[in-house]
Amino acid sequence: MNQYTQYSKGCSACKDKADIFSCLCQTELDQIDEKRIEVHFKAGELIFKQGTPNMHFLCLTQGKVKTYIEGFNDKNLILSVVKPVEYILGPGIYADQMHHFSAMAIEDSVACLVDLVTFKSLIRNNPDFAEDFLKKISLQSIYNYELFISLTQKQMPGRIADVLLYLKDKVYGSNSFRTSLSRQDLADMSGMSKESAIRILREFKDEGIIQVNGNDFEILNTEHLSKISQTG
Amino acid sequence: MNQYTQYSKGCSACKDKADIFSCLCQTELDQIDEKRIEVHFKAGELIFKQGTPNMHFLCLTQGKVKTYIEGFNDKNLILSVVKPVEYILGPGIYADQMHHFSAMAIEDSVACLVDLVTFKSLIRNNPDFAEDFLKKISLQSIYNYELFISLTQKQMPGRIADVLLYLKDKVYGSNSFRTSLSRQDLADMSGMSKESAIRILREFKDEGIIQVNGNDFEILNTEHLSKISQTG
DNA sequence: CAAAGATAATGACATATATCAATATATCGG
DNA sequence: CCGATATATTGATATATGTCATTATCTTTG
Repeated sequence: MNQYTQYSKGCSACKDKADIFSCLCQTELDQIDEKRIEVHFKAGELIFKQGTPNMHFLCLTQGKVKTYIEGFNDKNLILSVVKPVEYILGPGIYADQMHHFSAMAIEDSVACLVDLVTFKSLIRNNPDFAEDFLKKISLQSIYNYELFISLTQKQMPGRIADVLLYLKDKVYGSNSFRTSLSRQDLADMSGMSKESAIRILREFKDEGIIQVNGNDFEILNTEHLSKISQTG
Repeated sequence: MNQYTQYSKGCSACKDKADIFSCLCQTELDQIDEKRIEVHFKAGELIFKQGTPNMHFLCLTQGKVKTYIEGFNDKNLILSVVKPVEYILGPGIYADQMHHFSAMAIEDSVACLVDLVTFKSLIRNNPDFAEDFLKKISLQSIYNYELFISLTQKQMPGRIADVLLYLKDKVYGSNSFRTSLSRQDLADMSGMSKESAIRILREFKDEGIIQVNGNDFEILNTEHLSKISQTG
């Protein structure tokens, strides 16, 4: 078993691990498999950049990736942290064929690229797959609304609480985790300066809500954290 | 000609005015027409409310509607101001069948409701319509990203500039307009208190960038406004 | 038309948050 | 293993923005 093991298995292996391809029959999976390009990224490497043409549909099979909007004054807003097996899709696919956010590997990662012509033809020819796709982007859209409220109506403790709960529930699936996200990344997820993010984390630590040691996090009191998220 | 004139014309009339139905053939249009319920709303009336079941696809044929997320402490975040002929669709349609934002008429308005079964069957059976729909929600998603940056990375003058440019370009299509949005609404569009919104508007007026008189607005210096939007 | 209620405008003040500067700690290449 | 470089932490200070109180203006209605 080496890092290329995944390579030989192809799309069928991913189908078993994720529901995103569950609507596709074997012929359709083979069709993707044929066009598929597998790429390895090292931690810190840019996968695609905001403002460049969006020519491929991208599926993450190993590692972790952050997606972020590059805003003003070199400030970024992290939209999501993607884990395997999920696809990373932007709205450009059906609009202007451009990337509207950037994606960067935060761990060593493997992604499969499939050209959009193949992807779009699957959408056109398989209504189940189309509906599944619509559901996926709808869920993402719903999450974006929550993000809107968190970022615009909550104060810093509420925003940091939301970030911690997101990491626990959506990314690492555990109360304790070691993250490869920097403090700057946590700040970019909560729309504040890194100094402020650090201060809030320390407060949470002092209050016994979390345990932090470098990049090791443990959420000790989820209810309290949820309450902070609620009260803003 | 009275307010009900629109009624008798049906969907074909809307097809001429808007591109949203351009992919549908006459049979399909008739199919919608048959299921269509036309409803009149007075200014200030709630069209649908966040947290209630989303059972219909909604198309605005007259008037203006604001869509907004109801957040914490009775604070709202206005997502869009919709004008005819556009549809108002939420991500709930393909996710949990719930409304994730509210919609309220800000002028006397007319909307057509079509049950989701009919709508979804059109999506399934007409790939062109499905692609068109995907394009629509993609464009909305792209706009949401711009909103993210405006709300989280710009200071108040930049945010108010963005609101004014949005009203000019996307809602009223003119440098001068009379709006039915209150100052509170403008504040809810830019994520600030109404007092702050009022103050910034006065500053813009004093600097000769805009002319304001009650609800009558005129943008005198679009370049300056764009520059304020850019510099944050 | 007048009274009542809503909306708008303005000023004084409080505070959440960013910025800047200094120090500490971790990470990495040779 | 060590110096160099990046990242994290902390404190002092500045500032953008919200809140509260007051007055003005508009709108509605009997």
